[in-house]
Amino acid sequence: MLKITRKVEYALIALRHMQSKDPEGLTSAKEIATHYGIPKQLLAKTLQQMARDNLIEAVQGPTGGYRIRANLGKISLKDFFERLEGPLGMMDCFFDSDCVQIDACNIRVPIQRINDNMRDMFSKMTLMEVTQ
Amino acid sequence: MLKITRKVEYALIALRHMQSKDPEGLTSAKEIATHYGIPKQLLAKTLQQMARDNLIEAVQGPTGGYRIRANLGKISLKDFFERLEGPLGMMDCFFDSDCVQIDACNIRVPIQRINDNMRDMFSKMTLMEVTQ
DNA sequence: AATAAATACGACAATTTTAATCGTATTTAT
DNA sequence: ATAAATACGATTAAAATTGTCGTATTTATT
Repeated sequence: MLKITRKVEYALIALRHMQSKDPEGLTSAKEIATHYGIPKQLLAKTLQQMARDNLIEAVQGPTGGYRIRANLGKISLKDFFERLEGPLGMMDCFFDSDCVQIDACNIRVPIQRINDNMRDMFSKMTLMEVTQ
Repeated sequence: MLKITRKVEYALIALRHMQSKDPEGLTSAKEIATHYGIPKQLLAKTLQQMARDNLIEAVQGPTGGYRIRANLGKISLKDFFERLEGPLGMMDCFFDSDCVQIDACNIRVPIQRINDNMRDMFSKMTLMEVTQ
């Protein structure tokens, strides 16, 4: 429990890899996939999602690839996580709420509190701290 | 991602329920299961695990049940989580480490840092804060 | 002594979530 | 024209989580 997904993991690996290179240069999905031994297609989709979110920029065609677009120092880990995986919550009832026991539940409020702490923690860390 | 398991959820519900009652009195798995609409067998197993961990005490026979044994104010959420679910880590490689890319990986150290922050946060909260 | 209601627990099954692949389309440098 | 890259929906595979089954043990009650 309390794990991050591979998608997030691959996204971070890719960002860190690009961060360590010439900011103007392009990096292909293939380069990252083979270098770190991760599935190329899955990585590609993740990169595409980050491109849609304007975190990175995509260039098509051969010699194409991706480069970092956003200021990673200004994006919190909370925002990053939520862009990739949706709202952050330790229990499903914080969003879905088709839990029928919801009013009998005696821990929703206290867990909400813990959850707020966690979100707070991730709000205070930037992507830069992971990628540099 | 970053979710707690049902096991932990049920354990917290049970603890909070017991906490609100006479500390000497016993509570059966059935009582909690029907009250909160959760699967009795699964809850029972979780209670049994907590009993093995001396978090609660089990009394067998009819009229048997469980009561809180430990001082919940002295048990951190980190310890509680780890007793129920094993070591806390945002990525598997922190324990399993049969990841072949482990030395190519460029985010192990930074993620470790985030992980430490998270463990730190849970170390500073006690079970009491959730159950009372 | 028999019964019934509770805990104890390993093994198994079902479900859900996550991870990975497939297939096809589009873009563009060469 | 070709090849190498991105784009992306649909599907499959794998893993993790969640729930159930069956049986044993304990013990209060009758």
